Amino acid sequence: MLKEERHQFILNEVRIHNRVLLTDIADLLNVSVDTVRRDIKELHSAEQLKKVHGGAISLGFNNYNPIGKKIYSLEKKSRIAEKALGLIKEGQVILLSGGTTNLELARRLPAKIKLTCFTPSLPIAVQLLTKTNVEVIFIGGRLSKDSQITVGGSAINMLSEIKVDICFLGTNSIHPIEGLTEFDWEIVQMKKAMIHSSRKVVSPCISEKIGSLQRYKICGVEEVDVLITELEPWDVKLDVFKNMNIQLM
Amino acid sequence: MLKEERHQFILNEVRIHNRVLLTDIADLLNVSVDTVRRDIKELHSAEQLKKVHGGAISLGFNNYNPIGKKIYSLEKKSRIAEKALGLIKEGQVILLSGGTTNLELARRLPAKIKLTCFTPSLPIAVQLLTKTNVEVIFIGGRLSKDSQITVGGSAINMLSEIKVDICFLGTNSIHPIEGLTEFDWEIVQMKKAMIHSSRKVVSPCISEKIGSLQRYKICGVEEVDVLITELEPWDVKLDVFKNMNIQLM
DNA sequence: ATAATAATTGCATTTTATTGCACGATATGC
DNA sequence: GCATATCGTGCAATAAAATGCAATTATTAT
Repeated sequence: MLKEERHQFILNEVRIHNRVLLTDIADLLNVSVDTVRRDIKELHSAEQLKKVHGGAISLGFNNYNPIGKKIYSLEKKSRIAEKALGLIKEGQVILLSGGTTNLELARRLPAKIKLTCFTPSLPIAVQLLTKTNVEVIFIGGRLSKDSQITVGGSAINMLSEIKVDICFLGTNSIHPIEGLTEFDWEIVQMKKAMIHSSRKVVSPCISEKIGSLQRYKICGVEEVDVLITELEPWDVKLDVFKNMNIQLM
Repeated sequence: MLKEERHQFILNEVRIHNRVLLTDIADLLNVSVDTVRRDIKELHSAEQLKKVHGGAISLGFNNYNPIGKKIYSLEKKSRIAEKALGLIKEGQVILLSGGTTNLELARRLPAKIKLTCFTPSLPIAVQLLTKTNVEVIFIGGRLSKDSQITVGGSAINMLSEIKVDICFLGTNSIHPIEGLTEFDWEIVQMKKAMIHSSRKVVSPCISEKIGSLQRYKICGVEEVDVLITELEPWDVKLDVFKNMNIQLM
């Protein structure tokens, strides 16, 4: 059995069960626990899951407590969130997609700021409950348990009825030629609808995700008005975007 | 069981009940109190909860409730939730309004049961994320920060498009003559819409609330099909309902 | 094709982490 | 103050992690 197959298998198990035990995987795949341990170690470094004593758990496992959600690459995401904050002005209407970077952004919103904020993300909505002057409007729909956002026709329908000033579009993969791509088809549909409902699209994106590709396309790079990364402006990774009509932060 | 799972479980309990007892957690998880104590110690250092003598409490929320009263009320609500569970059958479509009793109900749904569940309540949606076979459909709308449910035209509109088998209508006040009443006008509108979208209306209600009155009327007692309280069937408090067309549990 | 090199895997050993229990100290409720 | 419950600490048993090593399997170069 190929290592890659095992990795996929493990990730799949984690996706389904939110957790796996080393010994279970070793049994199921007929390999030693050491091998599985090494696999999980690698997937942990790749931030595909979280290694814990005895097994691994899904990164999005905090189904239980979105408020206390642990965030990976927190440093980078915090920097991005700080930058993104600068784009928000008192009284605006914004739209926050899901994702931990946007969760960080929500957490950092000044306590006194007056905003209207649409979101389909459960953790973000919970976070925003603490901001007394932010009017939160939740996009209804079927809850996707993986991503903890609502999806489906009802949600897209609700999105079609709004027009916001800025959309902060959490981004899994951004590629200079292929644009934004996503693993989950339903989320693709949601993100397309969000872009359509927004006057300005801002994409907060940690640098690891630049250049990567997923299965489905959301939109081209030209649809994004602002790209926020944790990098310094002169970083070579950003060169590919420099002659495009996109603002870099 | 993985340590991380215990931690999530404990945080979940804290999030829902605002407080937990070491001994309860130890019982529920079948581990020693020492282990739970250590878990809580770690979560305390991580500032995810506050460790107190005998257990732990939530960091941010309303800890103003006297501890003794809280658990008392919780026990009643748990009893009610247990009774309510009996009404739910595999494959049904249900609607859960907000409120802590319904949250208890959501928490107790069997892990394997297959259901479709509509709700406008943020805490309930979060809770239901853990039930893998429950399809959760969130009623979108403006989030009321007090009640943590969505309200307003958009939510009522979404409710108008559905018809569910059973609605569990968390009830603040039930009066034999005046019917169900509520303090908050927006919630009244939501509850009216929920009743309208349901074939059967079940009202879980702790006995303190029987006979009390609030500002606005939701509906008459005749609109409620089942009233669930923590009381025994022969309790005198229930007499007023006995010649009405309402099932008592 | 074949040899050299690198990667992968399983096993043995050592190190570390987790867990439950015992015991004395401390806090709580009456 | 007394009885009870909870806390903190140390300890031992167990489980899992890390490490080194040898055998096997892939990959590459010639």
